[in-house]
Amino acid sequence: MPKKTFNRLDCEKKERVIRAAIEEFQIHGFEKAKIEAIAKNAGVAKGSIYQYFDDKKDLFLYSVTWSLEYFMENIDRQTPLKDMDVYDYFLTGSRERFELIKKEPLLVAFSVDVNSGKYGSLTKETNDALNRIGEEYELKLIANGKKKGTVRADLDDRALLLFFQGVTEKFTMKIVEIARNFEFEPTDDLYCEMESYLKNMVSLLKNGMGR
Amino acid sequence: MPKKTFNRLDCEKKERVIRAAIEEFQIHGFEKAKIEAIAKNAGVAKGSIYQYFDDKKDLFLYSVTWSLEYFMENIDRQTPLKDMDVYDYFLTGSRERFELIKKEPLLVAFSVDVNSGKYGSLTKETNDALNRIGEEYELKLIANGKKKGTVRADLDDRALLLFFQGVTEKFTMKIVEIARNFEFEPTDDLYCEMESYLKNMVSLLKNGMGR
Amino acid sequence: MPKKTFNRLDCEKKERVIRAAIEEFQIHGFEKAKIEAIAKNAGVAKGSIYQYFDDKKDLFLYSVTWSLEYFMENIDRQTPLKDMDVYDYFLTGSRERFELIKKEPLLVAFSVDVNSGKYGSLTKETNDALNRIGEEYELKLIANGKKKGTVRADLDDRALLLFFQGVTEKFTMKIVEIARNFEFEPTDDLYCEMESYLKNMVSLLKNGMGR
Amino acid sequence: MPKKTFNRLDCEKKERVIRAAIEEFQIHGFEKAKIEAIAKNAGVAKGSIYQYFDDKKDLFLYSVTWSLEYFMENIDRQTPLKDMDVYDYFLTGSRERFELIKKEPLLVAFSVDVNSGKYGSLTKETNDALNRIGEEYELKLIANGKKKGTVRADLDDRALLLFFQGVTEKFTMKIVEIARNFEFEPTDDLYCEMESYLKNMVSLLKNGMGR
DNA sequence: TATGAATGAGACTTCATTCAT
DNA sequence: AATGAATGAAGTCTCATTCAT
Repeated sequence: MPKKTFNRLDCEKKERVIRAAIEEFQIHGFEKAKIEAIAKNAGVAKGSIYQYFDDKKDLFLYSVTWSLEYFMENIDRQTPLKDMDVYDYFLTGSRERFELIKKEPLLVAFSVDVNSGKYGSLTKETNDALNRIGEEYELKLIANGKKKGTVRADLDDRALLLFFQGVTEKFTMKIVEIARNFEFEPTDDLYCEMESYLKNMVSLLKNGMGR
Repeated sequence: MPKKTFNRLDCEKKERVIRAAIEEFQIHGFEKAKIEAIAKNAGVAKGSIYQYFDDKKDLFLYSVTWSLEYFMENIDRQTPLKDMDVYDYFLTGSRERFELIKKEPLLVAFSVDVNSGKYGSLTKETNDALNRIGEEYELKLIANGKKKGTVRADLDDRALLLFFQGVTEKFTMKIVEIARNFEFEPTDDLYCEMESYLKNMVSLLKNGMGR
Repeated sequence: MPKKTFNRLDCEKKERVIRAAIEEFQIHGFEKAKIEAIAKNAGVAKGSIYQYFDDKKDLFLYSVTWSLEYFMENIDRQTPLKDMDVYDYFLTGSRERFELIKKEPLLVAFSVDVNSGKYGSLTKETNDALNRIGEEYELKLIANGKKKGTVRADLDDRALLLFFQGVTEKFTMKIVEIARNFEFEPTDDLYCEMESYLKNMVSLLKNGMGR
Repeated sequence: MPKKTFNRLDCEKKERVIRAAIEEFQIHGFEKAKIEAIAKNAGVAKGSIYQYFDDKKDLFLYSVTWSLEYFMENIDRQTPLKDMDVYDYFLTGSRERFELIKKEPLLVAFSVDVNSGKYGSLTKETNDALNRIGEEYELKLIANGKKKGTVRADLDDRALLLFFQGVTEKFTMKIVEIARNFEFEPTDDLYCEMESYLKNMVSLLKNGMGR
């Protein structure tokens, strides 16, 4: 829903604006995020934001969409879910995934927060653009697992979804948190720590919902 | 941290104020919650709120504490965790637990939301009063499990905690959501649905982290 | 439509607020009238205005109502239109009327402007509170005249109303303009000029629509 | 006062711009009229407007002038006022006049509104370009009448002018309003209604100020 | 000359908090 | 202690005007 003015902008500027917005939203939450701060950080005038978007909510919603598209283009192209197994999904390309988290901790954190229902009052509207995609995607992973026999068949999908979401959200947040802490010093130790969390998660997931 | 003026109030009024606050916070989030609305719903004057609490944040923080204490007094006295096993913890007195969720869906939802990090900017402050209690409590459950041999020992406690929290939060929210839907018609069907979710959860938990 | 907060105010303050509003609206028009200026001139805080009224439009609409009521209470009690003839209506108590115009040129000008359709975009809403009263009143004067035989019966009331309104509005505005010019020097000469205009108006009215 | 850039434009484009401006001004009033909307409706870029005119006010003032000239060229050439009598002025060529009103209700309404003092804050500036012309013209009609003996000589011209303006403005607005209502269905009935209003007006005018 | 993106002053409105009664 | 009116800082959004292409 950005205005056409925004779409006509060169990519670099578009990205600057959205990243500034996401940062502000993550740090202060939707209500306390200031348009003026976003504009300043993006290096544009306050008024320009309103030439690009209808209002703050519009900017927020587009930021959500933008993040999602960003990941769609980056992660998931690398690990296409075709016949991907739920567990393999996380282990495959974990290094690349970590790289991404390390490179874009803000974006990852933003996406996870949006998905898990922080940004409360906007959740409904957010879901229109996002959950339908996210949840659908997750259900597909689960269905894949059941078909291949790697997911227990005695529980209904809704319960499995809750389980899957609960576990992966928490661990993702933890990993993002770790990634944040080494902004400029990506030691191997930390890779190990992250990988350890990831393996533990998969182990717990597999035990919990596997068969 | 309420002022002494608040403590001198009769319990009934204290409760009215806190419940009004919690409702407002849950519906609108911290930033958009209006002191005036809280006062009106509590049946007191706006100015009175400021005779009871320093400011909005103070009121919020106390609401958090109050909820916790409410549950401490109600649930956990019923199911003392002494030598309680992690899994038994949920199944034991599940009926009583459901009754409580049915009776106080708002309070439960509030507590879960606070715990899971919605109310973003306040999370840090909230944790001072709460997480130390909550997480401590959860770690104790996990430790109990390890001791009794019902929790796998090959994973460190931090990973287990994430797993445990992720799963239980998601399912609790789901169950609260169900409880909300039958405000006036607590059918047996719904008890069954809730119980089914709970059993599934325990099964997933047990498989995941048990041994 | 003021809020109850406004009604609870003491009359003196209410009047100060409304008069400040009317002055601002008359000088700058609705769009350019600044709430801050109104508040300052009324000696209250900007925020207070919003405790009294929903928004600028609400304040405007109430100002219209207030003026009307002011006149209802002042002029028309003096010259009750009972069996009043259209022409006598203006000549009777012309002195009192002039006094009023002299005393309240702003209010008179405001009322005339509102009535004659300046304040364009608000005209519709204004009429709900006002025209129904004003026009009804004028039609009654015309009807009285026809009954008594002092108004020609060969023209329909709608045409007579237009004629009557057109003439009286223009002359009223002129007289108000004169009244404005002697803010502090109410010479007898000026009374004469005003009275002259008034007599001319009545003469033209009488010739035009009389018989 | 348009810039020379504007004058170099081909007539068709000039007209498009001015008509778009007039429409916007009439619908929304001066303050709320948006340059962008005018540009869009005229089919030019927003920036172009500023190549043609100094600012919004300049555009407005020129629109006023343009309308006036439009009428000067269309009506008044048809009914040259040479030795025209005030009353004949309206009846002569009333059909043509109606045609014009029907064809250009917006322009007529705009002119009347400008003349009668809506567009409040601009009235002064407007008059510099316009009233001097309009009023002069009207005074000439009155003078003509007095000379020919068709206008009463016992009243001074200023009073007669007010009377004349008040009556003609109101009736014109009414007729324009009727013309607006049949945008696509110019029935004979409506011509009759308009003519009836016109005759009534002339009758009232003649009685009022004639002798 | 035409375009439309960029700018930022400015106004409305909200609401936590204070204060007088 | 209770009340609710008063306050004003702060933030969103608008749009006339400028400016670079």
